[in-house]
Amino acid sequence: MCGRFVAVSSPQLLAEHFAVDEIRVEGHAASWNVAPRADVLVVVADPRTEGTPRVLEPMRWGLVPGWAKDLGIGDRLINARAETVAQKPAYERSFRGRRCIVPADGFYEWRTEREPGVGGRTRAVKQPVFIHDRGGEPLALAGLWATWRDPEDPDAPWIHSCAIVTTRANALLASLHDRMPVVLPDAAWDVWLDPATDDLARLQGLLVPAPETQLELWDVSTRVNKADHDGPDLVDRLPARTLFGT
DNA sequence: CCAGACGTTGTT
DNA sequence: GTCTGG
DNA sequence: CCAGACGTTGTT
DNA sequence: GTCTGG
Repeated sequence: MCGRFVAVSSPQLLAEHFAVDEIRVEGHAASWNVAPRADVLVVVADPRTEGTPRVLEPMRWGLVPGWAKDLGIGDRLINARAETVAQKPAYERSFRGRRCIVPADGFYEWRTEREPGVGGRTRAVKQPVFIHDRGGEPLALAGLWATWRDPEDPDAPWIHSCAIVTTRANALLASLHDRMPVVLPDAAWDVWLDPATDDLARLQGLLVPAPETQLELWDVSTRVNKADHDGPDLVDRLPARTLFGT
């Protein structure tokens, strides 16, 4: 479900919003159509640096665990279920020690509609819906991250990758789908990011549906459906459709 | 997530 | 149907 | 013990 | 690495 989102806010704005100490990225492009395997900006508390500063850095979307033989597994590890994240071998280590926030200016869900097609048949239409903060603030999506290095190549660089955590949908989204990404409230950021937090039950308690009042949604163009389309127009509100409209 | 492909050989 | 690419 | 997977979603 | 299935 949660396989496409919007990342438009500049590193500077994100650094301010998330109280980031250090920006470790330059020249990162905004995207209104972030798909799996893209590089996304992530907020993480770096335990290897004195004082575990909050850092903004790019990571590949699709988690590649340290034991993976190649990058391919990341294609399937884009969403971690909150209910089972502590148990799953692919996520367990990251959940215990490598949690992050994936900033998003919104995300997409799809409504499958039936339209009259040729010869009296019906045709499935994937209608994208843009979901975002009512006040236009970036959302703090709960994320997990991992480091991986090609075991075949001793000179290979370390690759940082991430996944987002999903939970059951709130009432606003329930008619679209039964899952949604976890959106962390400000008060939860510290505990979630701190690598030293070892109260797993407390962490899991943070992984609940966002309040309906925080979010707003509207239909957008099906141009979103092609992952290589991009631009501000992808989040424009679609005119309400009439019974006989197109 | 959706859209689009879904294959192998030998040759440059 | 299932996998890959974006 | 070894081998093999390691994930989620939606849709009919 | 770690878990599950056989």
